[in-house]
Amino acid sequence: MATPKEQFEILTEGTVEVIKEEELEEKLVRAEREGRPLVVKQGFDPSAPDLHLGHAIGLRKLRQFQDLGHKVVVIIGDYTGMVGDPSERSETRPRLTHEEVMANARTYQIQLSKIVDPDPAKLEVVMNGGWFSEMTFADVMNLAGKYTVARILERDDFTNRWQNELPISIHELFYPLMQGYDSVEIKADVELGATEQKFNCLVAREIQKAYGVAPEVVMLLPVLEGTDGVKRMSKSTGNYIGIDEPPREIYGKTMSIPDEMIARYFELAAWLPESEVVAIRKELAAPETNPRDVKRRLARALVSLYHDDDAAATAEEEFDRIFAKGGLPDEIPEPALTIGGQADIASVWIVALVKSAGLASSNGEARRLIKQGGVRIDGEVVRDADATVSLDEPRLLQAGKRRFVRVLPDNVTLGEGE
RNA sequence: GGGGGGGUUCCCGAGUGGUCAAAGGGAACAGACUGUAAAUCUGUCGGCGAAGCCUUCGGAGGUUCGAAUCCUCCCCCCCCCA
Repeated sequence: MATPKEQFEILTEGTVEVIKEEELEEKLVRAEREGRPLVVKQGFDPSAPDLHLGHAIGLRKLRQFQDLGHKVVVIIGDYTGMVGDPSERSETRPRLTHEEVMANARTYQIQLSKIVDPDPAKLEVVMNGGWFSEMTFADVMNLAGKYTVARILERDDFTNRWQNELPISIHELFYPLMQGYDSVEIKADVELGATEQKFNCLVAREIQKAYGVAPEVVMLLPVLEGTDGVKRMSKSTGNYIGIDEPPREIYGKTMSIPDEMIARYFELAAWLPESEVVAIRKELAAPETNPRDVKRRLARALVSLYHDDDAAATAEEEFDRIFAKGGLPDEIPEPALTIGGQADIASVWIVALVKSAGLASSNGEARRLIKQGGVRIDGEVVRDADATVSLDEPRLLQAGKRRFVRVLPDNVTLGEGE
């Protein structure tokens, strides 16, 4: 069993900020003395069931807590989700049904167990509707009375929106309070969050104190940029690599990150020790280094992390085949197609085919794709948008470099015109 | 309650009677190149079998030969004053 001192070293490694370090040390000492594990809190949005590499940073830290004997409580914010984190500043979210939330919670549990120890003694997954749905209006007023408007508006999202004359709804002001109240309910000793959660977590400390609960230690973790290398990784931006994705997706998406992000991904996504990250930075800086090779190592490492080494090797091989040599992927979809407005399977209009195969959303788009030389049939570029294709025999349809569809005669139905 | 500023295409944003399917940027897609699905460059980027036509600028009406642009009513957002 690691001593409190050793635990402190392990747990604070890789964090951006710990508020406050002394409190963490004290809590670790007390936990050992009393033989009581610390309660470590991590919240999740109920609406986005795909966990990605950005989440994984926190999950790994949770795992470290678990391995040191502490208990993790994951909170699915079904009630806070009704509000929406003001930092997202997104449109009013569609409210999820209870069934959807439950289904998402299950998905979370499955994905979590890729990194976190699912042992019920070490992991508890709860929904905050459990307590919020029981509250009366008087309870809500009581909570609202624990904090002031001026302090809530300190938050820079609110400040920015105020300055930019963007709307702030009253219920959004409740978001930090609700998140804080979660910490009261579960008596959190520690809360993990990305740096952007600093404000919310600090409010949680105040709310806990107001309810007579010892304030939690806040551990802030770095935010990982998405595959675009600019915005933080998130599902809504579409720049994410999911921890549950197939090997070829993880590999390919990794290869699409900007070169400047390579070292950062080694650090935050592949969790290399600092010394090795330094070495990689040095390697990348050397003029004789081809960044692609380093990126390949990164992609392989990430696939190995979430699958295994064999999968990584296979993914790399397939990637090389498709992109370096213009070859074919291992699996090509063979969808059933209904092509409208065509009379004869022996001469199907190419534009209609591309559209019905789902490679373009309109005839116009299909036409453009063809004119730009992005469409191939059996490997041959088709440039004539008026061309027809015989579908009597299997055809390999390709749009761009990476989208393939195999068209089988038996799968083709000639439908009515549109 | 009073005064003022806004709502434009996937997003941000320009556009104040015809030359507007609507500048510019971003995203996305394609091509070239490459060292890769990086970077860079070029092109495309509402719909229609493409001819011209149809639909689109918060909503509904109206003026006009012609409306994103003008008028009326309505909805929504923001600021200032109370």
